[in-house]
Amino acid sequence: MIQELKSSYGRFFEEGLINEIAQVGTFKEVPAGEMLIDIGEFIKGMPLLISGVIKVMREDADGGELLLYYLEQGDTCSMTMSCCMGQTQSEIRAVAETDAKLIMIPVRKMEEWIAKYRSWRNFVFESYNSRLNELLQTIDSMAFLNMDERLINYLREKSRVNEDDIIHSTHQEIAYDLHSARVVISRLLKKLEQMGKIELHRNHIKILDL
Amino acid sequence: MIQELKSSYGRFFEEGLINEIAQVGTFKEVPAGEMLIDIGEFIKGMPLLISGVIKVMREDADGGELLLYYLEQGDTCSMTMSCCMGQTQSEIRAVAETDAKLIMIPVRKMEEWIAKYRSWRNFVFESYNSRLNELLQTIDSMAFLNMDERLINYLREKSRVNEDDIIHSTHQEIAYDLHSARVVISRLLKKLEQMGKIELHRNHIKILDL
DNA sequence: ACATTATTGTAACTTAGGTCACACAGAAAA
DNA sequence: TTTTCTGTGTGACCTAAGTTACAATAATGT
Repeated sequence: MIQELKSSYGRFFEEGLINEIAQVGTFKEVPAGEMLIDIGEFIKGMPLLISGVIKVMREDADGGELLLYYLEQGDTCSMTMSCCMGQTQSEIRAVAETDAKLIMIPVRKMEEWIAKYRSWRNFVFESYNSRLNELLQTIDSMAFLNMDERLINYLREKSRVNEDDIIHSTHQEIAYDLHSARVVISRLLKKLEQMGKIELHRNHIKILDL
Repeated sequence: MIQELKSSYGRFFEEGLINEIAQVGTFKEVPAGEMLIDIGEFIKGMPLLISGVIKVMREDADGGELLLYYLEQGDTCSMTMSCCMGQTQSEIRAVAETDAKLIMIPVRKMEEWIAKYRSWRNFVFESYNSRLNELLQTIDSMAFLNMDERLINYLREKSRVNEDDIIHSTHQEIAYDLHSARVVISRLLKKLEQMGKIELHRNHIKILDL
């Protein structure tokens, strides 16, 4: 575990902290598609993402979904942090977008380390900061962009985090993530194809020039 | 300043911290309507709100606005915090909704206190937590609600923070906050009036039963 | 008082996006 | 092969909300 920690977090954390993490953290591997936490559940610990991508979503009362952002290597879930400290339930759902490896930190330690390690403190704040900014981006795109632009951003972002210019999703799945309807997404995708920006296939979309 | 600090923050902070705040903090009074910080500006310090209400907004490239949330007594601006630490620019605009009193804390102290005072640490985290949840609420209402429901929530919230069942706004101002058009807001307000939920007047709206 | 400006009401129209219905194609199963 | 599913394409239609235009009214300034 130590070497994986070092390669992902070595540039942030000092030796002592890395060792502490290795001692109290538990290593976890999750396959793509597995849910890490659901809305309303209580939080077990704080996750440090070693590899893979986690998709963070919001759901409304009627089952409508919306993708908030992706967590990548080096990220942690601030929502989890705030929930931990407040002893409240999760406001979000987290699902493994790809196979992922992560280290779970007990809640107590995370608070202890804030007083003890400057690097941990910075990490936690930077993480909060990133998440706030990602939420702002989500708000921006919903408030200020049309669906076609949101779709383009979605495809770009999904391609980026998965390091793959082929999007392995059905139109229906994309529609869920953007909280839209399949027909709408199909329509807009077709338009993008006609513009030569993408290539449509069954179960996947090839990005040509976005 | 001490007694104002105590009445607003006494329940959170221990004596020592209150005294430190009183020493290094600078008291500031801002009249309703004044802008505290704009998007792109660098942050001077961290604000502790003593009284009044601050409106926090987002703007897009074309000048379109959107109300994110209100800050009330006992709140602070997490965005400011994250900006401070990262030395980056403000992502939001903050405007005094009512006359407001606040105490500005130098950036350095705020970091120092995180290691030193447990109560400060909790305060900072709770604040982050609140702001994250408020952003989630904003996202929810944009993703999952129609304009009429968003308008009702807006009127309720505005009435609540101002402790006044009369909303002193023009339709145009409401339209800006919700990132909509004046005509749309007028239309929906008229509908609410016909349902007996509000009473429309020039320059103000009386809430009857929302 | 009168002129000016800001605010609100309303009608007519456009558009993005959601809904419904159904055809069709490729993959998988029988 | 034939059947069954699942995913995609498309046309017709509906609705919320944005746009344009303009009248009517209330507040403000001179």
